[in-house]
Amino acid sequence: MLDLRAISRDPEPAIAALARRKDGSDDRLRAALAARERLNAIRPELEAAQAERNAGAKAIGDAKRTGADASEAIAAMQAVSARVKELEPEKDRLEEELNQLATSLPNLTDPSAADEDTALREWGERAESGKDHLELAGAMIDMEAGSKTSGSRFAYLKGDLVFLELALVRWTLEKLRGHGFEPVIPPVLVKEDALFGTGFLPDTEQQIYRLADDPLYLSGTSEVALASLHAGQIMDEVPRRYAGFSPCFRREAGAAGKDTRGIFRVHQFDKVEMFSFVEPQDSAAEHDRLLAIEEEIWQGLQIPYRVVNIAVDDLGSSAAKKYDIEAWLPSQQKFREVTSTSNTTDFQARRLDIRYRPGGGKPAHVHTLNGTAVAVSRALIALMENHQTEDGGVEIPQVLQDWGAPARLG
RNA sequence: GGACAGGUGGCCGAGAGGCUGAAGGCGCUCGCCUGCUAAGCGAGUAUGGGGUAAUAAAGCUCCAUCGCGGGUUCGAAUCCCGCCCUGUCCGCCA
Repeated sequence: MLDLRAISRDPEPAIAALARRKDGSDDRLRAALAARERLNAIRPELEAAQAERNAGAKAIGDAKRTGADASEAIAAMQAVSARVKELEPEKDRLEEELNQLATSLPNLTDPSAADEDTALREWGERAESGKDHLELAGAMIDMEAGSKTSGSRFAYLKGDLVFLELALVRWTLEKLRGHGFEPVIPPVLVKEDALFGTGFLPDTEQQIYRLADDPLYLSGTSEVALASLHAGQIMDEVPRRYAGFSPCFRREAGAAGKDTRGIFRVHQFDKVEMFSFVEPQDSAAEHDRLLAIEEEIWQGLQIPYRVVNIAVDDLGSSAAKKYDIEAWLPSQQKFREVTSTSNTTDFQARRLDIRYRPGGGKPAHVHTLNGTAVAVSRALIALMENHQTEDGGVEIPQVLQDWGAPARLG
């Protein structure tokens, strides 16, 4: 949610920030500002009528208490009251119109968000070729059984791969706890409010699974539940950081035929997600911090990657700026997205009404940020492909063995 | 799934048609006071929006807000209807 009141004082920079998205949201902002003006224009008449009604009702009350006859005053007030009931629906209608426009607006883009996807740096040494993850995993990934049970883009993970996942998750959570993130296993089924509050609705409706008999959705990321953790609150402790571990569900509508091999793009995967609530002036630094932790994780796993400043027209509706980490996949000879971290500034905090007291003073909205620590299926792919051996096995990094991973796959 | 009990300010909690934007307490802020701390005393302290002001603040003023939406009424935290949520117990269940 944007702060239209603040924007109306100086609309042009905000309009320009939205125009960079090239999605027509700048025009919708103009329309929203116009609707706001119309609403403010009818306000004086309604409020004058309400004031008259309130004063009249008070006088009637006083009269009755002293035993005076108030029947004339009551009759006079009926007309005033009727006028109020005429104007109120008009105001409601304008408010609804404004609300509709306002909730359709995405976050303002950050000036430092890139115009085009821009690789900022690269780490590690790319392997020139290699088998792909399905070949390396062999029977440990069963796509056929997955599709039999659940359809395309579902898999069974088996055997050592299971312990590799659990070690990966545990190692990550321990690392994050060391960075001040409280581990959380959040609800996965969430209400519409939670999705709206995080900006996934109405923006990405076609990506989200919905239950038939209950007003609940399957989250595509624990970001939804983590952001909602402090909804409606005035937080007394900021910054606050959480590491959520949960399965994630995505319909992948519109991705037909894309990444159909293996577990790169599946409907269900597990993920460790970082989420931060911070003071507004700290959010840019926090964003860098989340990115640094992501890099620390991939370096710890010894996987070559690059960091990309994502193009503004590719940002989700809640993000002002986003960095992805793309891991090198030898089988594809490409960098592929494995993490994503966004600064959503006060966009989610406004929708979810999450505030703090700056310097103990009046409540103000916090800034929120999210970042992938480890999306397990893609991390497994990167691990297998980058640590494969001549004989078709996979050597597992020592850091994961310390948390129970096998020394070697295959 | 069933039965009860509830949703009031930052928190707790009273109020049951007009004298209530809301008692009292906690917390917080400022001041006084005790050599420090604690205690004590006094004052202040909900949110959002409009107007006024210089698209600065304070102040003043008006409107709205007691879970949400509707209704009754000159007037609703209070009465009526619908919904949502929370808690407890029972049933079922990993």
